[in-house]
Formats: sequence, structure tokens, C-alpha cells
Amino acid sequence: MTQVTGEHVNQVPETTIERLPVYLRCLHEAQAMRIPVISSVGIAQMSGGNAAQVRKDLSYLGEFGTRGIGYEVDSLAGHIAKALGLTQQRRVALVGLGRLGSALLSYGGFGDRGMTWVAVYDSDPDKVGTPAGGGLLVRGSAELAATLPELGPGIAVITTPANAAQEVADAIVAAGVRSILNFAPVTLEVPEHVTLRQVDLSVELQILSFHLAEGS
Amino acid sequence: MTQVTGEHVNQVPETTIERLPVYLRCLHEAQAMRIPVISSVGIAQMSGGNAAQVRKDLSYLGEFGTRGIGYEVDSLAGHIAKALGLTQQRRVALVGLGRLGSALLSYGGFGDRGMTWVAVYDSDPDKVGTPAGGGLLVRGSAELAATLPELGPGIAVITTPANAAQEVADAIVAAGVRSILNFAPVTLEVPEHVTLRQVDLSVELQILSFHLAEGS
DNA sequence: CTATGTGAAGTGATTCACAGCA
DNA sequence: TGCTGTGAATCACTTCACATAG
Repeated sequence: MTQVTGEHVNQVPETTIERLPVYLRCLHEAQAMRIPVISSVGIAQMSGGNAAQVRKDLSYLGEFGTRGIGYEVDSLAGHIAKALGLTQQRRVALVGLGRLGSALLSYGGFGDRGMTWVAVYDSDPDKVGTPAGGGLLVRGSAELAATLPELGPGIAVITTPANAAQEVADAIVAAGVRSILNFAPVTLEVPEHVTLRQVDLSVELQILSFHLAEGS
Repeated sequence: MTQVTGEHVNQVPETTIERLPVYLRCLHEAQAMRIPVISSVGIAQMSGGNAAQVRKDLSYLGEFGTRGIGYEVDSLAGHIAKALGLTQQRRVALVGLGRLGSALLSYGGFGDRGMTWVAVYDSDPDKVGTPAGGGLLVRGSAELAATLPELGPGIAVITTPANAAQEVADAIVAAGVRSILNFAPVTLEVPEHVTLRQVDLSVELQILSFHLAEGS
């Protein structure tokens, strides 16, 4: 399940925003294959979408293609990365160093593209002070309110147990963080101006279960 | 990012299906708080949604409420669970026992509600034969085609590296699995009749990054 | 002749607003 | 009176189809 709240007189539709990172990944694959130019049909095939939609999505960002030719891969990747705000490093904090939190930290996939971990918090005293990866030491959750503001992350990831998540979210918001990615299976309440995305693994499985039940 | 493909002369809209597990979670919370009856407004508050939408969503499944009163919590939870196919145990296989795969296995959250792990595969020979949790031993990925059909999972979860995911998906589909939850950051191609959901952590962060860039 | 960019049409989901019922 | 269930209205996204440019 994904959910977004936040400021909205959206120029670009939310559904388009959700596809842009996928297009970007396809363009990086094309770069790796030394493909210099790609058409909307090509992007659609790689991303599992539809060519008209690719064109409309890209048109929200500007006019990057050449009629009769297609899109120059490097240039288009640059434009999408810029639209996504990936040209500046994004500072990200993690709260909750359980198995899932550890997995995210060690996952190089987004360590790469403009995302930098700047802090890791956990409430377990045994973990506090130990290395968390990336040269970071685990901080105690009690320190969160005191230390997060100066670290200045734009994004915080919550991987705490469900019962701690709202309290953590409140502290994160109070520290000025404007975007939250929550993996805890609870509905968080955040102010209007905070963007919240919810990823719930149990919800995903239940959706698949529905389709199995329906499928026969 | 989430994506669904599959058979569709959908009675129930996909967006509704995505909210049902959330409503179910709220009802379980209400049960834990010994609340016997809840209104659409109450469910909306707990789930972060809107009351009219809650009513419309539930109306796709049947007429479970009492006018002037609301919904009986236990009964509604039962109806939603049934609609989601959670009254029967769902057999789930995991492919790729890295950090993320391990985290999912150990996450009790869905071990509970109608989901049972029936097999774990990994390509690392050092892991094969070792205990994976829940009394399961890790099997080699090479065995997948031979052993998965008789284990008969309805759902498979892919947590392999990106470059292995399509091959794994092909084997899974060939083994008769009809629902796939993919965490590998690639666009998978699956036949029409297979339901695919994609969870990409990097994509989620990039979406949040967009909103930061836009927000000021 | 090819492929983009985009109004217009079509489709689907959300919200409204109220009839129906306890 | 209070709250559900639901047509009707609204809003948003997708798809079509073609003018436009190379």
C-alpha cells in the first residue's frame, strides 16, 4: 500500500511522479547498454507501460524529444533526475534498526542515486554506539529530538515496531523533516505539509490474496 | 511503486482492494480496544481516509452495516477477511534469502494472518540446507523448478538481486504460481494471468525527493 | 516517413448529497 | 435523529488521434 498526503496544487500528477523513477531506471539500463537514443515505445516496453502515457508523463516536465527521432538517453535521464531532485544529495535518516532497517541500510541501490544516510536511531541500548554501516554509529531514540534538527535530513525512514511509529513520526516532524517513508504497519497522522508514503508488506500480500481468491 | 497486471473484469475496483487490508487492520485495532461497533467516520479516522469512500468501498462487498448504528466490528472484519481470501491459509514461497528476504521471513506481521511460508530458495551454496526460520531449510535455486510445483504456493516473493529476478520469475510462473510480489528493482514481464505487485524502495525515496524539490 | 507533443474523448475513481431504514 | 447505501456529479487519469516537426 502506498499513500501520500501533502501540499498539493500539483503541476505534475501524482501518478506521473510515481512512474518517473521507473523511467529513470530504464534509461540507466539503456545507458549501460550504450543505447544513445530511445523512443517512447522503447521506454514503454522497458518500463511495462504505454507509449502515449510515457510521452504525456514526460511532457509535464518539458519538451525533451526530437520529432521523428526520439529521446536522447543521457539528456532525458538528466532531466528526470533533476525533476526528481536527485541532482542534490538527499539526506536520509533511519529510525528502527531491526532486520528491515538493517536491510535498507545495506541496500546499495539507493545509497547510490543521490541518497545519503545521515543518522540511524534505535531504542535498544545494546545497539546504541555500535557501527550501523556507512561510518555511522547508532544513536539512541531518546536523542532524536535533540540531534535530528542539526543533521537536517529531508527524508526519514521509519522501520520501528508499529506501537512506536506514531511517537517517532511526531518527533521527526517536530525536527523539521518534510518527507516520511513508513514501513510500520500503522496509519500515521502527520501535518498537511508533510509528505507521507506508506509501504506495508502485509498489505501487499493481502492484495495478492484477494486476486487469488477472485481468480478462481 | 506498485503495479498490477492480471485478469480483470473487476467487480471491485483495484483502488478499493488496496484499501481493504487497511480497514481490516483498523478493525483489528478496534477489537483490541474492545470496541463492538464502529461507524464509517470512525473507520475513516483510523485509516486516514474519508467516510463516504469507506462506505462505498464496503458496499462493493455487500451490505454489512446497520443504518443509524454503524458496523459490527467482528462481523465486518470477518467479511473483509473472507473477501481477501484470508479465511484459507495462503502458501507463500520466498526466493532470495539476503538481508531483505531474512527480514520478511522473520517479520511475524503476516506470518499471522493467513500466510504460511512453505519454501525458501537461495542461490548461495553456503546457505542451502541451513535453517531459514519457521522450520524450513533453505533450498538451492536450481531446485526451484523441480520442487515448487508440489509445494503449491499461490504467492511467491522475489528478493533476489535485480539481475536474477526475471529468470526467477519465469521459473515461478512455470511452476504455476499466480501471484508475485517483487522487491527487485526491475520491471518483470509476466503472462496476463499472473498478478504482479512491485515494491521498490528506491522508487519510494525518489518520489519523496520529488516532493521535497517541489515543496520549496 | 517517423516519432513527439497535446487537445479532445473516454474511462474510472472520488465526493457529494440524499433517500431509506433503524 | 443518526448513519448506511448509492445514484449523480465531479474530478483525475488514461488513451486516442492527429497536427507538427525533423
